[in-house]
Amino acid sequence: MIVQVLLDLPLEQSFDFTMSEATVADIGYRVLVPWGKGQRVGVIRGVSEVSEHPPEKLKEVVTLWRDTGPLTPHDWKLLEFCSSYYHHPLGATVLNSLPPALRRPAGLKSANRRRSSEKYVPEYVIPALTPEQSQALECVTLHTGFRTHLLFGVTGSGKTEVYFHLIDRVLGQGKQVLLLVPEINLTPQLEQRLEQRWKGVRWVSLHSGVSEKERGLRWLEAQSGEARIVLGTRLAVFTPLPDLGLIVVDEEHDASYKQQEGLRYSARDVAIVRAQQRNVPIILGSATPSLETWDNARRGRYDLHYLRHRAVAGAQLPTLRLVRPAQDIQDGLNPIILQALREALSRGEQSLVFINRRGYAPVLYCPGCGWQAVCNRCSVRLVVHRRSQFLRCHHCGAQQPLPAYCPSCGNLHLETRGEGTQKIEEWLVKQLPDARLLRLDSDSLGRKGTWEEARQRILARQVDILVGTQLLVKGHDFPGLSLVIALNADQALFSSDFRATERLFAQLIQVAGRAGRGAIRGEVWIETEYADHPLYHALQNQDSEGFLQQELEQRQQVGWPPYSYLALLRVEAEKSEVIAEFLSKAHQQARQFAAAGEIQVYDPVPALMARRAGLQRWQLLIQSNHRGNLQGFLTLWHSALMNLRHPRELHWILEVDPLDC
DNA sequence: AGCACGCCGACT
DNA sequence: GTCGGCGTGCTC
Repeated sequence: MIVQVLLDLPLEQSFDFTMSEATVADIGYRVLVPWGKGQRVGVIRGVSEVSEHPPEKLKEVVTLWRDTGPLTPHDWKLLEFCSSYYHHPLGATVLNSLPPALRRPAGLKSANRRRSSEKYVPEYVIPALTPEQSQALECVTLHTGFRTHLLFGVTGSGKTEVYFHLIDRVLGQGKQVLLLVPEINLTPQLEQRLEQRWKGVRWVSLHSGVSEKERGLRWLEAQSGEARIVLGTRLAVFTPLPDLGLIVVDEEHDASYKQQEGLRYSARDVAIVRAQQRNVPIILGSATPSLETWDNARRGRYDLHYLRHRAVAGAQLPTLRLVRPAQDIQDGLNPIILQALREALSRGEQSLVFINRRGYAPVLYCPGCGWQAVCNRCSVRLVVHRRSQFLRCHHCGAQQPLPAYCPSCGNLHLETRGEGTQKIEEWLVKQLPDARLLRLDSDSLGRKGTWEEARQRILARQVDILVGTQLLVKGHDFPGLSLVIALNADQALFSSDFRATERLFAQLIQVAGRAGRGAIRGEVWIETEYADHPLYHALQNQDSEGFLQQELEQRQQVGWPPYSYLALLRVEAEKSEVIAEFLSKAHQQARQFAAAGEIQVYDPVPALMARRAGLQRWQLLIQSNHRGNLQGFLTLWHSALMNLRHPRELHWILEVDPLDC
């Protein structure tokens, strides 16, 4: 018999091998096959008695592994959708959906593992649901089968508790649950809550922080149905779940759901397709839904459930004020902010200073001649890291010692401009010597486990003031935190990225939402020079809906998503001539295919970051008002691009539904 | 993608 | 005289 095998190759085809006594029951199993002078892992896609390939050239399958379950028709359907929608080869899509340990020849020894740790797990007190929460819960459970629900709840409104009640019901029906979160950092606190709430229920978490071996074992537990809940980041969206009954996507607006290399999928969108294919409900939760989701909800394609109040009895949304940045940067923060920090400190409450920039300062420049430190491989400025006395590129990782004088004019007095977490920390240490400070950003979180340690210290009130980046902000619950300060919020207002304001708003609502989650009323200060900007008006009223409405109107006027659908051809190479030649051919093809209908082909332009890691980067944008038309066009264009000859040094990728362009 | 083959330029 | 650049083609 002949088996058709998919391999992790940038090719659309499968490869035939002989395998005695193969049957259709072998479809979906992993195999080891001879390949060139070595061997490779593949997945059986089909079985046949005949092959198009000359029989004498066929080789025999080396090993068929039956110790792991096969991909089921459900799994195939999802992977086939992803392959065709994102125009990514099926073999690469399928092999990528497997955990790394199963992509390699060596098997997985399912050693006897510690089931649950012996550490003390406190009792989970199920809080009484607020009327809003109960109503959302009942409305969601009204529908059986596929339905997309948007749970639009203000920060601290207890979205998680609604998820938990739903999960409880679904588990009660003997079904499995997929719970997606945007960041690894969010898993520890959720893991703890799962542990407390469902003591007898087997659940697993899947994310890139888990060792490859462990990931493989957990994936198998999900596939076998042993694990009833899978908690994970975007990569978990492909986990086989035979008894799937519910999908939850928390913080659905978060850009981390978008994979930015290889198969460039949106885990949120894939999750919705998966729910539809499996005919199960899916809940998208957010305090600041993405415009795409919001638009679907207001058009009635999704069910919309509001949580307008905080869940903790008496807890209110924080008061939010705007404050101008200090006149002179050298003076540090606005005195109003310093005063607020002092007061919170004297009341014994915790504060958070948010600045979305790590390092000491984002600019090193020469006041004499205007020289600035820039990366020679990327089109960005180098960031000053003062403790280590280094200049670092946050994009390619290059680092060099701080220069002692201006390399352009020899001036000995270089200055920094702007501030990152390190500078703010240093300044606060001077101003508030009695405060216990903790800085949290990806530089301070070097080794594994540091984050969990930090979280415990914060919860134990061993920290007064937190200084940190986004890492600190997403979805965390610190009940002792009453004061939040967001520094330097404005930059995004002038970005050429059309999604920048949407992101800024979500981020600031999220930051503000960290304050006053317990019994104490929260207070939020946001530093801005543009208090009149409509974004800040909406923010001050914590009016997400108003913001979404105004943003939607703007998008409609210019025809950006969700009023159109986009695809982007990204190209990078060392030499610009190579890129120019490829792009001119690609552009010509695109215009030719677009002639058929309602496809807008833009001119090639340099990427937002025109150079990265020494490579020139360009892009070509495609836009259409019809998803179907766009897909039809992309199919034609993609196969034409595949046949375009180009030098080896050039790389291109077609990205569907790009987030930044 | 990875790897082999093969055909033209500057070097021990 | 060779080493090696990367353009082309193939992998069942």
